Amino acid sequence: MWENDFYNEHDKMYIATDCIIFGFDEGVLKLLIFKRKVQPNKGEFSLIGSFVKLNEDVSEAANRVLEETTGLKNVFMQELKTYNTVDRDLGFRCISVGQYALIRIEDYDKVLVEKYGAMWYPFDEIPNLVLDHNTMVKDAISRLRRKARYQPIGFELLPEKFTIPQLQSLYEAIYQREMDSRNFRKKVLSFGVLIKLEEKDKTRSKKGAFYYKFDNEKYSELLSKGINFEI
Amino acid sequence: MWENDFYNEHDKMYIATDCIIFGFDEGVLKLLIFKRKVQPNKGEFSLIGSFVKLNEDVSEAANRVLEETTGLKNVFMQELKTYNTVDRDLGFRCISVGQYALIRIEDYDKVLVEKYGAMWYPFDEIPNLVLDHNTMVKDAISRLRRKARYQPIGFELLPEKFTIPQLQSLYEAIYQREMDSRNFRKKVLSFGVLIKLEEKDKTRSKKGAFYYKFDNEKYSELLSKGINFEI
DNA sequence: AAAATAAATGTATTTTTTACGTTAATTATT
DNA sequence: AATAATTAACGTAAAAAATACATTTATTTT
Repeated sequence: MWENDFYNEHDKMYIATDCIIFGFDEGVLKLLIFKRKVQPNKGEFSLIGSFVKLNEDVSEAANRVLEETTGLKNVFMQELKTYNTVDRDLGFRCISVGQYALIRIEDYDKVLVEKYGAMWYPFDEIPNLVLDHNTMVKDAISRLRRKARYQPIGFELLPEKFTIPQLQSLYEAIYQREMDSRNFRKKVLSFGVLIKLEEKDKTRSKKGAFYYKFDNEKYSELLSKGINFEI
Repeated sequence: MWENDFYNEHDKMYIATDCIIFGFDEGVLKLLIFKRKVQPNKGEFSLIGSFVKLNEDVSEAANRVLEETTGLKNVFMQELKTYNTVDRDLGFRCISVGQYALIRIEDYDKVLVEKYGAMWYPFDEIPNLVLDHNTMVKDAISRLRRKARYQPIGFELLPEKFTIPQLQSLYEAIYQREMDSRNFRKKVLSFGVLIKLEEKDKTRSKKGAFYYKFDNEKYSELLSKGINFEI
């Protein structure tokens, strides 16, 4: 090793990762948190996180702990930023890489989450979290909002088949504001990346709304041409 | 310490930071790199970077090494992302936090940079760099471009007093495309964050162009109202 | 005095965004 | 069987923003 006499076994640098997982559930934006069962901060609320092992990438560490803690597998997360100030953790130097995701909350997820002691908490009622985790959540939501403006992120976290009113309600949850249904429909359809299906969703209205699916091929094609998907 | 039997003195996690510093110099966008004088990779080109010490924040580490290597002080950098794959470095586990900045290249900077062995390299002629540093540069420029679209980042890296043609040429360098001078002027003035000065810059035209300065107060005021500064 | 140079300005056209009301398909109710 | 209730689907007009484009102005150099 080279010029690195910085650390010895008593002065180590630790790397952790914390997951800011948003879920969308019947019109409500939720956040995945859990109540710590062990020290430190036993009994307090926390994001789900872990130290990063020497032989794993940061995203691997995050997926490992997510599966251990909630049963959720293969969640695609994006890096948010590092939390690296010298004094952020208690008693030792630890840098945490925040990672966020926005996923569909399916019924089976709810069961798993309950079983493991984690929970989906409505976004606007989030309690105090340990350390700088509330800051992480704040950073993540504003990043998510910005991102949603130039990527059709919304599509990624609805079921395979979804209706336009559903998609709209998702965007309304992300942005926390109401949108005009006529203009919304016009806009999303104008991208040309939605395929209309024959089938209708009759569970939430008498008339029923047509299902659509996302045209991944068309999407990558347009993306490579530098098209913007601002909603 | 808690549940962290991950590392011992033979298996350490190292944290580094690498600086992707863009500079704007007479219409040309440049990148700060240097030729390594020591092993490893002696003689190859590299970004400027350092290990992060236990008692310093990541941005402190970056500013320390920047000053050591170039004489530049107090550069305001933004975090780009981490480079954390298990195999990215040679022989030991090292996560690097990429940080980028866009600064004014002033004449005295050039001298300092030369004296210390670093150099400003035209952005479109960047050579092969060590490790994953070329990837970092690619990531940084695309982040910078995106950022420049919603923040008046351009103002930050011109001299205190600057002319509108200068500002335009900066944006043209960032985006690598020409813009219409009439529309550009209209747009930037419409934000209402530029203060016109009496004085003119006569160094680059016979007629001379009026200097402007940036109205920081007005800017923060508008920013807090959620105004967008898309150029 | 004339030529040269880049700065400054305005307007018409196109495109995008916003605002807003009506009809359509279906189920539930009588 | 008819009616009421409910949300989906659709189109157009107005306003705002972006784009395209040509001339005049201030100054220095010749």
